[in-house]
Parts: sequence; C-alpha cells; structure tokens
Amino acid sequence: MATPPPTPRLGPSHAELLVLATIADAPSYGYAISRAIAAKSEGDFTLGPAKLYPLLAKLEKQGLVTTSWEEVKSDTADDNAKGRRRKWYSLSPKGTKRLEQHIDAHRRFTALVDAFLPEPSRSSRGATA
Amino acid sequence: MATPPPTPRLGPSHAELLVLATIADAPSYGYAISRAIAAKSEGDFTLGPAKLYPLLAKLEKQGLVTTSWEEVKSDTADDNAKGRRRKWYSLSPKGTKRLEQHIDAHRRFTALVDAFLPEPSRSSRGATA
DNA sequence: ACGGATATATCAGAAGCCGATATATTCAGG
DNA sequence: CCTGAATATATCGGCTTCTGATATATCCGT
Repeated sequence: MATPPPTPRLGPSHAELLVLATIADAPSYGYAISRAIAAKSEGDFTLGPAKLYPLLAKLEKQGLVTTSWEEVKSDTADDNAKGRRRKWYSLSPKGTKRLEQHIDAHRRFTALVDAFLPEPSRSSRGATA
Repeated sequence: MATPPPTPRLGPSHAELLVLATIADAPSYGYAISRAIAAKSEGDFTLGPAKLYPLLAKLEKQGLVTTSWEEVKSDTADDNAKGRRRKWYSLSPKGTKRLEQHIDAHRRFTALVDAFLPEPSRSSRGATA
C-alpha cells in the first residue's frame, strides 16, 4: 500500500542522509541510488532526477563522495561506440563523518519528537500491528 | 554542549512536525513554542522568528490550527494601555490528523534509515562513546 | 531609567524543490 | 528490424522556503 498521499515531504537533510546511507553500504550510481531508495521504502520516498543529480553534484563538490565513470558497453556494440555512462559514487572519509552526523541528528530529532509525544505505545519499533 | 555545529539542518517537515507536536500537548503561542523546542532539544534544534511566524501563518491558513489573541496587561498598566499581545495556537482536528501523518512519515523514514544501516548497535540511543 | 527579555512580524538575498523536458543508449517484444 | 520501454545522466523555470537582519513595542529586574 505504501500510504496514499504522504503529505509531509522530504527535506534536504533527509535526502542527503538517504543518499549517503545508500552508498555507505557499497558504491553506487545515480539511477541505482534512486531505485534503491524507492524500493526499500516501498515507494514512500522517492528522489527524482531533478533533486538527485544536483544533490550528488553538491556532495561531490563538498568532498563527501568520490566519483568515477564507467563505460557500459553492450556486447553487440562497436568498439568505437561510446556506450552508456555510469557515474559511480563512493563515500569519502569526510562523507562517512557527515553521515554519522546526520544519523546522530536524526536520532536526536526522534528523541525530541518522543519528548513531545509521551504516548508510550508509539515510539517503540517493531510490534507493528 | 549540545553538539557544536550540527551540519545537517532542519527541513520544513521537521519544523512543522515539531510545532504541531508542541501545541498538541497544550495550546501555546509563538515565542513559547520557540523556547519549548529549544529547551527540550537542549539547544540542538532552534526555530527563529523568521521561520516560525511564516510557518504558523501557513498552518493557520491551511486550517491546521486555530488562533486567538490574548492581551497581556501588566498590573500597573492603564486600562487604556494596549499591553503586549499573545497569539495562541491550538491544534484543530485537521491539524491533529496532519500531525499523525507527520509522525507516521517520520517513523517510516526512521525505518528506512535503519534498513540502510544494518548495524545493530546503531539504532539504540545512548552509548555514544 | 536603562537594558534585557518578551512577543510578534517582515524583508531581501540565497538555496532548494518539483514537474517537465532533453539526450542518448540498451533491451525486450512483436 | 523496428518500436517502445527502461536505463542513465542532466538542466530549466517557476515556486516555495530558508536564513540573518531588521523593526516595533511592551514588560520586568536592578
């Protein structure tokens, strides 16, 4: 189901955290990152190209990720064919640190929300239904 | 302390969630809301006037909150004195629903983050090292 | 009476978001 | 083989929102 219209949108920190977390596991490239997030969230959270690529460019510019191009040639392709390009993103040490900051901030934010919502049943994970 | 410069900033959904959660407990007014959030987060998260008041105006416009003015007169004040004004914000039924959506989205986001971070030690709070 | 806290609010410049659009290649089906 | 969908990257324009600064006015402690 994945919830019909999730009124609240994702903020910039959200997107940055998700992207960094995605490539922390293993290096990946734009399109795959977008798919991975959509897949793992079952469509709840999506990162369109217009949001993703500028974000990746920003991360690269800030030295949080390192990049490299891969030429994806088909079997039938001519040797001179340019093929399709993939730009791979890896987490730099700086990016790892930033990710930790994001996670920490997220955890603090969660604690803050919990502080405003004393309901005991809500915050615990698991026990979904 | 409260972490020196928390690089990741708060997004719009973050702010909306916090404001709605704050007045869910009991009605409040702008300045108090700002203080409450800063206090409960120990200064980690702050909502300045330029962010708060436009946001409150938006919430009111969308019918998520209902408002009323209070005239705060001092004991020594003349009866004709205008006094200081407080604009109180209460959560409307619509706002309650929106808050639940926010909380739900936040929980799903948290689960998504956890999905990318299989480390078992991470999701529990404390033990920062 | 003075400064700091209370209390609300706006402005201008910057940043970021979203849907649409562009380009090009590869793959699957008819 | 040809067409359309998927893969893959990227930008544009309009709009919303963020941020720091500024503005106004009152109340309280010393």
